[in-house]
Amino acid sequence: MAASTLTEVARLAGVSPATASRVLNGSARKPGKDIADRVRQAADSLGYIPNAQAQGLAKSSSGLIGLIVHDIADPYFAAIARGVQEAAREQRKMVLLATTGGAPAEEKEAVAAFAARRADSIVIAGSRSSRTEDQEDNAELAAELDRYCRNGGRVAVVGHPVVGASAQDGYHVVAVPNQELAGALAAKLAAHWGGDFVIIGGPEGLLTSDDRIHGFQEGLAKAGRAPAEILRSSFNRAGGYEAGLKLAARIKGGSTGTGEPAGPKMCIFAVNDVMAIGAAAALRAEGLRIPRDAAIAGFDDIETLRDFRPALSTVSLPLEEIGRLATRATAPLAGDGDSAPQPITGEVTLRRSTEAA
Amino acid sequence: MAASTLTEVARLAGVSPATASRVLNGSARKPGKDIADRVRQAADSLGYIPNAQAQGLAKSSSGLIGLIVHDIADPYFAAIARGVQEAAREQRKMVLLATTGGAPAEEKEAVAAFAARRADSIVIAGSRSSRTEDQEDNAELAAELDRYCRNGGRVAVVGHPVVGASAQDGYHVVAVPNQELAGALAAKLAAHWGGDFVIIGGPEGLLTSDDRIHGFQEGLAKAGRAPAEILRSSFNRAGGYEAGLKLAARIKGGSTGTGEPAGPKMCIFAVNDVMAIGAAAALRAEGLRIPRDAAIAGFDDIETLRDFRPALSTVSLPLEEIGRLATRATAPLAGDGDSAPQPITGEVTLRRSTEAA
DNA sequence: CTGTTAGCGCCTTCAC
DNA sequence: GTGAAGGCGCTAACAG
Repeated sequence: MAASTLTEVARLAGVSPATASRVLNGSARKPGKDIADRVRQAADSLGYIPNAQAQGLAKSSSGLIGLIVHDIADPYFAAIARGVQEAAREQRKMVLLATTGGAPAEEKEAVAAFAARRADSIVIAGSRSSRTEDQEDNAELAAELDRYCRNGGRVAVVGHPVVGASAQDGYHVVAVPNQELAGALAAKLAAHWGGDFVIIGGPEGLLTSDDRIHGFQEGLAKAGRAPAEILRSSFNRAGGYEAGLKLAARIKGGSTGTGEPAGPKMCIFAVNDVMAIGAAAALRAEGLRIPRDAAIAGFDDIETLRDFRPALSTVSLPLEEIGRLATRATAPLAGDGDSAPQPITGEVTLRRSTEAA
Repeated sequence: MAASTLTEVARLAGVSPATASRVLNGSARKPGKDIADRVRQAADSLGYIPNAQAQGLAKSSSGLIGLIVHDIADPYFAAIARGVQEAAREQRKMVLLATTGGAPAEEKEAVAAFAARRADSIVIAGSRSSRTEDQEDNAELAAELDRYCRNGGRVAVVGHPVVGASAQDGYHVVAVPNQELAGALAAKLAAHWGGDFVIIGGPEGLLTSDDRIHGFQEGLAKAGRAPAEILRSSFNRAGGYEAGLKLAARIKGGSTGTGEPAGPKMCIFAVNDVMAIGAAAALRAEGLRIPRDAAIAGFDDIETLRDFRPALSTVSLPLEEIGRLATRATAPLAGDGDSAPQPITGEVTLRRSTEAA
């Protein structure tokens, strides 16, 4: 038993499909009150649900917003997703989710899939990559996006523009001041800490990571400090843990684990909170304590991690708001014209994890 | 400039739309190798992307899986969502996301929206409510689901069946042994702790919460212990915090904050990890320490919270797997017939937060 | 204000 | 193996 159709409703109400359509779905023309009631009643009694696919086909617009993230279980993306979801609801649209693990090739697939579904707009939340190995895929992604935009699609990218994308119409970038904020973090940390800094970064070429690293180094330089050493690992907790293990060994120096660490004390900057937590876990596992044996700071101010102790120094980012703004930027009404890019602001938040011992 | 259509591709390749369709999308009939290549090339050069809406209309199936959660930023749901996403990818489907805040009325809307989009299946991940105030909405939700199933839709619910839903075909429940596991947790805790127990639960009528409470009390009873007092608050961190504050006051008793708490020491069971973390934060804010001044346990074993210290005793649930299984249960191939319900198993995981002082 | 007529883009029997 | 025709359910122009 298939779902009932508009035609059936119309027949039952004794009117034409067109009229039924007019009353059931908003139209400029308003059918007579009496007939409208009859139609509504018929629809109701049949449990009529309009076929969005057919509507979309006819109107060539689907009421769908495509969201691309690396991993929906990562709290960073989950927070953004919440914002997107909210904004989507405001627009009475639904969100289609795609997770790509950050691979440009997958992202391209996702864009194509969204295009196939005639999504009204696409929000890309993952960090961009500029690695040479991704060059080709990036180009394809850019091409796919351009085509999507040319066909009237609207896209918003969080963070960096897609490398090589050239579309002008309907292409928005929600800029996140990663570099400035990382610089500000470095400045504040440098004011309280006189020793060495070490950066735990993501793979080279991950733009978000690179920006934060670069900004941090800049901040250090401005404070008259030597550049920090950079450890690279994967952009997640495991990566942070791995790097943390290396640093722990160094901090412990020749010490056998009892008594004071023999190596240098340091201030660690992990380019995101999740990595910072991983690093902290590694240090702890190695018997080191924070901030006594090492200070550590992250980036993002992930909500779920705020109860972590010692409280993590970090840079607060309005993740949910970012998701909302990105989504709104793709709304046909607002965010049109080349209005100024959305002014995302963050805030350096120093907490216990970097308190001078 | 609209996206190019199958007809255009066919024309460019000098074949009929039917043929083009056959080569571009799998069909029983295989067109000649030469003509196939020509079509593919034409499609390629036009950047052809099939219109999923039209395909869906014609085939009356959309390749969409609807996912309903309370809040995608809640790590519990985020983890399930990841599993759903994975399984969806296996099925070459995309997931449509709806967040409802747990309100049955919103859930009903979401189901209707999914039905409108002709989603092939729906996964409902939120906890069910049996509160009288929700009765009416629940009934409507059940009706909507029934209709959806009757029209060939498949649904899987995590945890409890939707109250009042009667559909048989295509209606699956992924049962989570909340009660048993809570009982097992109580048993283990009772073995190590001789004092009082207190439960921080969600609002009465939230089935998941109620089950866990009930199971815990049962476990206590079997261990020959008195039933625990139950504090009710909202099913999230804030609720846990609020309850934690109350308990903190009690634990501190008349003490002025210096020296040992004057009140009773207790073992707190929060019905989920997020609430447990909230409660722990409250205790800490009140100057209490865990497990010295109070033991605390949660439920779910949320990944992001595993680095929390003192490590939280909890019940591990294979959240991602749950999402996967629920999704697979709705696949047309497997999970059909009244195969035995999926055997979700959890595990009591005692950690530092409940170590006897 | 209402009904009629065309499609939206694709798939799927059918003939050839 | 290939093409032609009809229809999926709905909306948007037109007539009336």
